[in-house]
Amino acid sequence: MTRTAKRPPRITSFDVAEAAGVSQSTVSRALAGDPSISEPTRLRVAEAARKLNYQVDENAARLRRGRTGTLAIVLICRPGQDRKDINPFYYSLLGSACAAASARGYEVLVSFQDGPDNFWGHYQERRKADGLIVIGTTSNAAAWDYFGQLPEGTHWVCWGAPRDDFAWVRSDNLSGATLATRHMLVRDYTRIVCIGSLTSPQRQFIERYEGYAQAMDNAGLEPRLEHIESGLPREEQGRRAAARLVESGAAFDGIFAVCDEMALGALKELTARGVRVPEDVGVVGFDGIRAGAWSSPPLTTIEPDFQTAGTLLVDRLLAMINGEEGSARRVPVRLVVRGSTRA
Amino acid sequence: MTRTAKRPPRITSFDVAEAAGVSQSTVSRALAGDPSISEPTRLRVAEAARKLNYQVDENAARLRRGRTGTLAIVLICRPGQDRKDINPFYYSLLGSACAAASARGYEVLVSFQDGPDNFWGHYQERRKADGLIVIGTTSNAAAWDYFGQLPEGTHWVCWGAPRDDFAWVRSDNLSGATLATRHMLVRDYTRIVCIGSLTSPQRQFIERYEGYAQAMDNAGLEPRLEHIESGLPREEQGRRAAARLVESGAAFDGIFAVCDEMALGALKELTARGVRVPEDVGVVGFDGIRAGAWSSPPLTTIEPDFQTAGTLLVDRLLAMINGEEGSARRVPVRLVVRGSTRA
DNA sequence: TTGTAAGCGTTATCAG
DNA sequence: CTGATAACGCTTACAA
Repeated sequence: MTRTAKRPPRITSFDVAEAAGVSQSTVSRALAGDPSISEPTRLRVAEAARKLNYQVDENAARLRRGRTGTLAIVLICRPGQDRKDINPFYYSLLGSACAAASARGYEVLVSFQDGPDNFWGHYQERRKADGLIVIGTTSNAAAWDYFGQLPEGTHWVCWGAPRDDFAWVRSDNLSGATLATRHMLVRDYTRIVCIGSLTSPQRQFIERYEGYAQAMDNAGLEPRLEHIESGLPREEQGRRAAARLVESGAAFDGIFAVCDEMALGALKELTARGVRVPEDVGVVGFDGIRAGAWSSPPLTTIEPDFQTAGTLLVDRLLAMINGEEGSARRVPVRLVVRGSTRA
Repeated sequence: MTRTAKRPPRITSFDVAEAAGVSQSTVSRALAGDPSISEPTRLRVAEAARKLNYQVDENAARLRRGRTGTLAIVLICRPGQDRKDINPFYYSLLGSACAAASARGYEVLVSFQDGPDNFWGHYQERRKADGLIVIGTTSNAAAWDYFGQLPEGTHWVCWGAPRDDFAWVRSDNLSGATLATRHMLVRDYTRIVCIGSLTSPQRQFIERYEGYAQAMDNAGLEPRLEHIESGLPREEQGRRAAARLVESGAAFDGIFAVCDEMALGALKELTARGVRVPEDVGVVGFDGIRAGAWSSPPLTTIEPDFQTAGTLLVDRLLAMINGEEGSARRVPVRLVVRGSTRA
């Protein structure tokens, strides 16, 4: 029997006012912590509210205030992608951004978007949120185009966009890649190849290659790029690049892959071909995904500080909402040494 | 200079009414698809709305309607746990539930909660959401107590609770465990041990042990449980259980672990001790976490259908909200054969 | 088929 | 320090 559940009679600030023997507006002020309310009154109101189990209706409050106290987070996926196959990196980012928003007193609205019938960014116009954090795969060009064309006045920041003219936050890729490369150099790997791309829409990949190249230059060594084939899963790109590297017969003893999934693919391929890691070849990735801890050998990698990442995204957005200047947009990274480079 | 951004003048349904030459209520009805509105009028209104770039203010609408069209999802973490260390299983569940809610036309509010200063479930009283999905670690007893004590009338469903008297949805653990065990039996593993627990608050673990035990019984074999030590990370529990198993000297050729992280720990320990997987010993886990695909060898496992999981959670909650009977609460599972069992 | 008007439950302004 | 009173922008009886 489908019957609309009868709505329980709602307790309003009026009820609390009556119970506390004050006016309704006093209740509102007392509960909001308005300093003009005297301590005894505040206590009386608080007590009455507690007794009646009163809670403010946020919709009414937001309607009146004009602000929502809510941020929206949109996670862009590959079209048709199952939610379980989303790169855990983005989930970590999502979690950290949620935490940061909560810490700032904001509620968070989350949505996963992957195609034109899904794209939706009018959170502000509908008064659902005060601003928007867009994170996710660079590869979904249509999604980034969509968000780039939102009406002027839309407050939004992003992570992962293929363009630089949005308000972005990203890892300190240059330092990270340099760190990774130096780590290998110090461990006596000298013929280090970078698996990556200079033509990918992923700005990050380019920045990481540059960090690698700088570190090599500084050591008086020749940087070398093994280009990935586009349109394949990251793992497969890494695997094939490693295969080509081995087959080319060129001497190499180190691989710096511009992301962990490529590094894991390369690792598998090397092992399958009898190349010993870390003895014959060292491998370092970038991103710090969890799966790297489970590979064999576990993957040495560069990991961004996720907590800072979430905080920067949220703070940058809030600054934009309040018409202030945004500050830092680079997330610090650290080297996580595991088994794929020798001690 | 921190200046409150001047709010742009809002376009209301009144403006649209004026532009279309109709009354405000007609605009509301036309845009809401009320069948009593004539086609020409609807078109005129739609056109005016489009031109003015009008979007309804959801707060006003919700205030009037009394419903929010929003569901809250709370992800319970271990106290102090970094968001990047959350079991990806829960992230997958979160993603799937979000997708299901969207498909039903609901917006989703997400929050991560891990301790008493964080716990908050009064979404309905504050009119922030119509109901609540609580998912996450069984181990945070305080959290489950908190949600169990929410006021009557709170609509909520959960995944992971240590108790059976909540409205829950979970994997078909019995079938899954049976499936896993049969898979090993068919591959000529006969001395199969279960790594798990009968005393853990995790109901799931008990159900999985039972599925395993039934399959063994049916094959005329003796089930055997290697009990995990409580209070340790799952991986460590698996590792130690495997170590004890080897050291005990008892003959065994198969391990069914009640979750993937234990299975991965066991896998590492076996390999480290020179036990060959899958030749000497087969290993099967449960949950289908991504990292299982990267271990060496990759882990054979039982994976729940995440999409169905999300749908069941959402549908059960919506049924509760509408005062209907809930239906299915068991999520079907499938066997994913990878390298940790022989062909 | 459309218009009129009454709220929904707050917060903010303005007196006192 | 506190109390009236007007919005906030929509949906939905009730009338026409």
